Amino acid sequence: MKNRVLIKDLRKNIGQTVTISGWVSVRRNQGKMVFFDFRDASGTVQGVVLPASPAMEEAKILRPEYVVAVTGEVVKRGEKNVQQGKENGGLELRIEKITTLNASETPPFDVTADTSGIGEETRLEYRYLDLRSERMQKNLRMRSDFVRRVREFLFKKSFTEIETPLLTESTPEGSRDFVVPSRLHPGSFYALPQAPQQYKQLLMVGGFEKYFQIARAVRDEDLRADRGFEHTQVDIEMSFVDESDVMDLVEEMMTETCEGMGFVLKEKPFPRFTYAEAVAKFGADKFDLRTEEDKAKGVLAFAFVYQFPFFEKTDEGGWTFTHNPFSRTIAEHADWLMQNKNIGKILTMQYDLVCNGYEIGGGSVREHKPEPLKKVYEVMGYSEAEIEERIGHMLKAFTYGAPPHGGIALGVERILMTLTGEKYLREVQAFPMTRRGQTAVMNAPKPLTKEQLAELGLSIVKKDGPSTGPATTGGKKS
RNA sequence: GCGGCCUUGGUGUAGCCUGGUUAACAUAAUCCCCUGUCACGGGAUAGAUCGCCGGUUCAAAUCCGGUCGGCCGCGCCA
Repeated sequence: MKNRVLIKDLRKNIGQTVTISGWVSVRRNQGKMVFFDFRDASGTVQGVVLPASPAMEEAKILRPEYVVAVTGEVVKRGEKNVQQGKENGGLELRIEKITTLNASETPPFDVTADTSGIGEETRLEYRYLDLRSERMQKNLRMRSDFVRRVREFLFKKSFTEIETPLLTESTPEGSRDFVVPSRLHPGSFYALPQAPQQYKQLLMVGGFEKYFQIARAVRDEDLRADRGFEHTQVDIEMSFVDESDVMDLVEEMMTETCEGMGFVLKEKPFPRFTYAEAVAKFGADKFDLRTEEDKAKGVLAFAFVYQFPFFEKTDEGGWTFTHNPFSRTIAEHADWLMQNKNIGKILTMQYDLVCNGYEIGGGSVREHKPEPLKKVYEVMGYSEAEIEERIGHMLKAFTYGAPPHGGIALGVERILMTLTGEKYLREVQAFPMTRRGQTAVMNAPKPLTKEQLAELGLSIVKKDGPSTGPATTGGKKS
């Protein structure tokens, strides 16, 4: 479309005959003349088909959401017809020619109105239509803008963006894995990453010093308003840093990014509370520092919480880690770990970033020496053989000159929820899934064919007994 | 795994508690009228056996039981 003019640029073309391309938002049939609102990704404009226009015949066919190329003269509106405060309210397109590029069925809901009142089942079935709505366009464009600014900031700070594998090893002590069967190794499975944690640490061993990735993370745990199977994180790791180095960087990044997007921050530098202080002061490790007035103004209130307890009791009376087994103890408590004493009191160099009541990120300075890391697993009751099986590769890597390192992961959806004011994670994802894990538009998950199962060496075992074929039930809307 | 709420034309709701008429309203849709509309307006038409199964009753959208689906929370989420 070489000659196409974007709707937002039309005011530069007054007096000229131009062609726009986009969708019909509204048709207002006025008898002898017809008005339209046209929409492209850049904006909206009114077009008018006058009685003598050769486009009249085509104009009568057009309906909402038809896709059209429209040629006409951009004219200033008469004073009486100017619409104050409306985009392109001072001009209109005097239509000479309409080419219908594609028709549209009557949409199940009005995409030019606010779709938040439409049932979510319908919105997700027709997500491609919901995405045309102003709110979804705004949310996803803001998301893109945020990620772009983060990337630019990190590149400016000499970070290297590196992708880590999607098909990787299961980590039984974390959350439940999504698992992928291996065709070449029947009976064996890859797991999708819950986080790039181990790979990014290995990148530090690999000498990159400053890594980041806009990384997808996948966890098979029940969904919530602010939690889905998949989410995206800004994943960062740095060598030769301590806690404050990472917090300083994140603070600078979030300040520059959010202020660049026009947001106002409540407090700079971000207040920092130890976990003990936060619990004493707020009764929780995440909290909302905004006043009602701040909330009304859309102010962002960031804070850090640091020095979390390393371990907590399990139901069985043993110990497990509170946040991350790869974290390092604070210097004063290193001996306690090695001597296996005061376990419940050991603090770790773990920090969370909190904003407007959400925990939007967490990280730590990692243990970069094999002995203390191994000790963490011993405290948690793992045998020598189990430790070797689970993290033997990390212990081995750390024997080859692993630098001290630390990092953080920030939840992109959580951040966008605070930026947009949306209450649901799904509103800042293009194609979210339902609470029970049914994908938008498409019908995943679905049974595999017998042939697919056979190739993978799989058979379906139901709770009441084995079965040879794929399940025949399941799958929504079909 | 547990608890709560919800399901009525394409869409969003009312009606349900207190069983009984032609299931109402808005909007979208179709057709007609309209030369300045911009949430255009006016008129006409069409569209739901009330998620599904069963029970109670002379009679069920309405009461009862079950179930599918959706949402919210708890558990879970290093």
